[in-house]
Amino acid sequence: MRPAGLPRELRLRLAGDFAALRTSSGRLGGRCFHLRYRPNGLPHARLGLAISKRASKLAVERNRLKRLLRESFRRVRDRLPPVDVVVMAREQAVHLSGVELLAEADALWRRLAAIRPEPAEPAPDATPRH
RNA sequence: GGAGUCGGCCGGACAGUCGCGUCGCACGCGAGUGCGUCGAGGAAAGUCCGGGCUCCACAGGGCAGAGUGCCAGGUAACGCCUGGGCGGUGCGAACCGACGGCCAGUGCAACAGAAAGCAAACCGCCGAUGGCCCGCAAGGGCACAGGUAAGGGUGAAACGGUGCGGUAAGAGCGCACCGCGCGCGGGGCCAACGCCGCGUGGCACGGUAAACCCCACUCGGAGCAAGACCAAAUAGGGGAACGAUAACGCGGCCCGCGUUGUUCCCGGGUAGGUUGCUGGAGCCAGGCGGCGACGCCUGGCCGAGAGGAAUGACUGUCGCGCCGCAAGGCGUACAGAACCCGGCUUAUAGGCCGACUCCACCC
RNA sequence: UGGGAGAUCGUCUAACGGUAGGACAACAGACUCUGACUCUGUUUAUCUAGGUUCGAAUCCUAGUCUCCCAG
Repeated sequence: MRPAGLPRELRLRLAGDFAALRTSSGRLGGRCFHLRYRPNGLPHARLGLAISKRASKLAVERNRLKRLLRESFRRVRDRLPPVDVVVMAREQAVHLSGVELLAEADALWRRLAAIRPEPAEPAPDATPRH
C-alpha cells in the first residue's frame, strides 16, 4: 500500500463503527472541528466523517469540508496512533478558507498523535447495533 | 456615439507533483501493484407540472375529489412551447395577461347614498290635466292628486354619449352621428376574432365565478427504499377478535376483478450480496418541409454511475476584472449527479455573437 | 424520496373579503415612606414579491423559512 494513499479500508463505513464511537470514545475540540476517537486494534488509523446539514445547508460546502479533511488525513495518517476517529464540523468552518481549515485540522492531528492510547483493549466486535 | 429590446452561447486555459472512483489490459496464490481510459451542471437546485420504467388487474364502470380554461398547431405528454386573436403598458423595438359562462340557480357589495337591482325618487324641475283659492273676465296663485329623471350630491359601481327637435317640465319620445345587441355575407389555416359590407332592434342584458357553482377537457394507485434474483437464518410459539352475507390486494366510497383464512397483542428472529443502473423521446453535422414551435432523411459519435457516498489538494505560467505612477496586490459568480427524460421556477462575477428600436451628430 | 401543515406586536394567540383585537412583557402615570399587588394610558405586528378585487391578514401564483408524518 502506498504510504500516502487513502484506500477505502482506511475509512469508517459501517453504522456500527459510528455507533461504537458515539458510546465510548475520547474527544478533542477545535475551533471549527470536533473529533472523537477510540483504539481499533488494527495496525492503522481509520477516518470517519460526519458533516451534518447543521454545518452548512449547501451540499457544495459540505463536500468541500469532507474533501479537505480527507486530504489532510491522508497526509498524516501514518503518524497517527491506530484509532478510529470521526470528525464533525462546526458551523464556523464554512466561513474559513482552504488553507485555514487545513491548518486547523493539522493542529488536531498533532494533539491526537500526542495522546498515548491506553494499552490495547480488544478490537471492537463489529456486531452492528440496531 | 449614447440609451435600450429580443434571441443564442460561454462561464477560465495549459503544465507539473500527490490522491480518489468506474472500465479495460498486464503481473501476482492473494491482499494488491503498474499502465491506459473516462469522471458534475446550465441550472446537477427548488420539487411546481408532465412522461418513461416497475408492481398492483388487462387499468375497467359510477360517485366523490383534484387540475386546466381565448383559438389553432407542436409534442410521448404537460399547467410547456410556437403562431394568431383580444385587452393592457411603452415614443418604439418589444413586453405582460387564470382571457369560458352571472338571460341554470344560490350568494356578496363595509362606509356613504333617496336608491346597490325583477328598480326606486332625497334635493330639485313641472304642475299642461284634475282639485282648491282670488278675479266679472282675460288671467293669476297654492303645490293636494300627479308628472319627471335633464341638473345636484354619494359611491369602486347608479338602466348609453353629443346635437337638434319636442314638452307644462322632461325623457330614445322622435331624428342625425357615434356606441351597443342580433342576423346574413366576405375575410381569417372550415378557428378565436369582429377588420369590411348589408340588414335589423330605440337600446340594456349592471358588477363579482383567483364567491359557491355551471360547462368543456384531463387525471386509477403507489413509487428505484419501485421491482427482481441469490444466499443465510428462524419455531410455523402463546393469547384475543372476525369468519365465506368474511378478510385482504385497494388507495375516499360503491360496483367489478383476483386471492384464501385474515387481523391485532405478547415473546423471539432476520434486515448480507447481486441486479434494476444507464445507449437515450441521446448528441453532432448536413439536406429537405414548415412563418414558427417542430418534423423527416442521411452520415458520424458514445459523454459519470457512487453507495458513510469518487470528480480533490498544492505549485507555476497565462487570460479577465478592480486598485496602484510603478513594482505588485486583491478578486475570478451561482453552485455538486444518486432511476432516467421533457418543461417551469429560482440563483448566477464576468464575457461573446446576431437581429432590431429610439435619440444626437456627420456624409 | 414522497406526503402534509404552518408563518400575525418582544412572547402566546384571535379576527364572515371592509378601521388587525386580547393576554403577558416594556414604558409612563396614579396608589405607597419605598417595593410588590392593583388601576389608567401609551408604544410595537399580518414572512417576501407579484396578481384578482372598489378594497386582501384572509383568495390565487411564485419564493423564503419552520414543523410534522411514512419508508
